[in-house]
Amino acid sequence: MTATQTPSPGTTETPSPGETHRPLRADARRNRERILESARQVFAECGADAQIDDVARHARVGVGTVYRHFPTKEALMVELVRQQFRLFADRAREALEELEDDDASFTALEAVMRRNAETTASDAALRYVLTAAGQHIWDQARDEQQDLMSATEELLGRARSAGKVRADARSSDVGMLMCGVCSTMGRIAPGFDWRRHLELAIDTLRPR
Amino acid sequence: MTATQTPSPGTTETPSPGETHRPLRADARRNRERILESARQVFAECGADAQIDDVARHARVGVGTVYRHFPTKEALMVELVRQQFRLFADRAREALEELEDDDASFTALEAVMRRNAETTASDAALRYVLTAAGQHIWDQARDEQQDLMSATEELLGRARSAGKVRADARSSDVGMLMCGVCSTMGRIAPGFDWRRHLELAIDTLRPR
Amino acid sequence: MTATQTPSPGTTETPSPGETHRPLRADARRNRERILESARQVFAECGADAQIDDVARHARVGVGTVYRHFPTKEALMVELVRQQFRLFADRAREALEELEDDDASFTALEAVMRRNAETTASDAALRYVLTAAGQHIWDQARDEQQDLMSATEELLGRARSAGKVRADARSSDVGMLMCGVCSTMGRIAPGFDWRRHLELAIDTLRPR
Amino acid sequence: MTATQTPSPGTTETPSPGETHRPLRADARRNRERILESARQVFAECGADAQIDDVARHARVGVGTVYRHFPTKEALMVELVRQQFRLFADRAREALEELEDDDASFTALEAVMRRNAETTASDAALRYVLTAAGQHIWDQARDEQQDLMSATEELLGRARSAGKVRADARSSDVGMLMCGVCSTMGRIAPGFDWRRHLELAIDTLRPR
DNA sequence: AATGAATGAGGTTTCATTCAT
DNA sequence: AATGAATGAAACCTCATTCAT
Repeated sequence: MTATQTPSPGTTETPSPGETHRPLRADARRNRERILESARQVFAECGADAQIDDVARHARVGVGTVYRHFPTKEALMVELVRQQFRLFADRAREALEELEDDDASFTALEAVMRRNAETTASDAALRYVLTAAGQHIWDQARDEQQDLMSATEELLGRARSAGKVRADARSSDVGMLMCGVCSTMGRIAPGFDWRRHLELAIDTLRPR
Repeated sequence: MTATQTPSPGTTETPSPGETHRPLRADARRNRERILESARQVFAECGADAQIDDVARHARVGVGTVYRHFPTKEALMVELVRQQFRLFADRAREALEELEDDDASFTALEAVMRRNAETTASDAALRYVLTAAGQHIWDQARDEQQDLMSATEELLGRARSAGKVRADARSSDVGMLMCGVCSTMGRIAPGFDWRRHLELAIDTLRPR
Repeated sequence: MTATQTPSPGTTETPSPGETHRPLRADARRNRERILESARQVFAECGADAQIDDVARHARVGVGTVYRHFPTKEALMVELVRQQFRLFADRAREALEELEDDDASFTALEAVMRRNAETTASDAALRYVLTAAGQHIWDQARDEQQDLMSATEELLGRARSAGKVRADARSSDVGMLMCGVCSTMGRIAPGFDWRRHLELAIDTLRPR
Repeated sequence: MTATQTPSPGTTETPSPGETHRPLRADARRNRERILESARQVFAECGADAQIDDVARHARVGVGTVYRHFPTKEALMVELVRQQFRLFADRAREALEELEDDDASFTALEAVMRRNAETTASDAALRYVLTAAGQHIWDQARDEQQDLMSATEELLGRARSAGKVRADARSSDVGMLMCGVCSTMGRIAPGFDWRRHLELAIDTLRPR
């Protein structure tokens, strides 16, 4: 289930290949989308204790339909995480494609980080899965993570060779730092401000 | 449905002077400690969805006893977190007292950060609260947070005047960074390593 | 914590036209009936402290099903009361329809009172809710009460104009007297006999 | 436990004789009174589901003390009811003693009924017992009931021989009617008014 | 393929009663 | 004799999942 498959990045709709998936009927696919979208909203509102029934109701679909598409509540959350990682990977690759000059690579990385942070900030569901979701959920999104990592690594490599990041920076550092930033997003405490946290994180990556 | 009850035992160490707390009977106090300790262990094992029954069993106490001391599961977690914050604040103050020379202040801060991180790494309950799902609980430990913050601020001030930290460093930065580090503690992902994350965080605070 | 749910199935017979009640699926309706019937029996046996679990078991239904139909134990009891008031109102109206002559009106009222008393006597659950159930349960059956009252009032009006009842008799008197009679039904004490009490009550209504 | 003992009417303080009761120590007796009084008040406020803890708190006594005096919650309620019945019997006998002329006997009965009704109206505990749910408790106050009945019978006999009540009136009728009146005391419903109910009941006893 | 009713294990909490202090 | 902390069975209710329609 891990290494063999080409992770077909960015194709949100195409469900993880490798298994025989006769393409979904048009309405089924539409339902799938609706469910995912609803899940995102409902989790955003209710956090962990969102109920499948709520998701179903929000998607105007019976619970059974949700379960037809996602055998488990967890599976649904996993898919949410995967989608997000795919999106982030896409952004990284996009940045890479548009990158004309290694000197701009760090700026590009920064931009991606900022954009991803904004996305996360406005999506409580995402924040929830990134910070609170159990490890087992992360584990099931390993492929997407790796894809994201390697896209990031590439960007980082370019920056490194241009001397724009600290020499020991790794893509996993970017991941950890971003996780950290996201973890302070909901927090209300005097002085807490995730945008500042983000700037600190970006700063951390800079060469000394 | 009836009336007030459970006089909210409050903090063990500092018996919050606002309310009349006749000191707990010796055995009650012992039980309270046992419950708290058990809670910490059980939550560490099972995460947030540990059950009160398990806590009670682990403490060799009836469920009712747990509820006599903590009217709610949440209340129990809140107390756990408060204790932890108090511990952290104590450490900061301790460091402050032992500090002989402003030049050592950053080293002292570092040491405190490392120690706190280790503590958190082995306390899943605390980690949970630092999570999106734990928002609610975090909010109820405001006083302890502020206390921690101000202790940190003092330490930071000393370091700042000795030029050992970046000039714009604030205690809330330390808080955010530490939250960030802790948020990666549970994560198993290629390259993820909270100790490295911690070093990055400490680095971030250094003057450039 | 989440959102609305359980669309409050409402009255079985008269699907209270205010809300959109798509009629229950055949099996659901059957279950609903079964639950209500079981509740009646279980409450009859155990009085107030009948447990929902028992009702469910008696109806050969999962607890969840009971709660799907009645969001609360109280709601279940309320429905029981409502049903009964509806039955009584129906009887009053029936009597009214069959009434050919105002002179027979008091006899008709008497008959209804006797019939209702017999019904209550043989239904401990009903007795329980009529006498012991908290006011808030009664409150939620206000509509049915009023309906019953007005049906009674009509019957009483006819009797009044025929001079067959005391001039100051009101339908609420009938209600109070009947409640009184029912309250002595379970009582075991020398000389206590609800049928005699009922005769006294009927007598009370007679013109002097 | 039933017939042998002379029910020592009116002596509220002296606990049911027949068993060896070394007289309570002065403070114990005081406590007993306080508990009983508190129970009355607490039950009045919270109905049957008042908690022993509340009673204890109200009496400024530990729960243990309550249990020392009354082995069971039920036992406490039973005693409450007994006291009440004793009080009612006392009133009847008092009326009897003060009665100078048989012609005044019905007026005296009326007065007793009114007074008892008022008392009951402000005693939810007693009312609870008159309810289907209180059957159990009622049964344990048989002796006091009988005493009350016979006192009532005497009063009624005088009235009967003076032709002031309906010829077939029995003391159990008075009991049933009073139970009936009391059963409407808690009820709030349009037109319900126990004082009117009481007048109807008194009327019922009048000769036609 | 979709629906939503049914399921029931399992969770939190309450409270009459016991028992150590 | 008094206290109130401890007990734990049992109550109510939830919600992920299954299954008949």
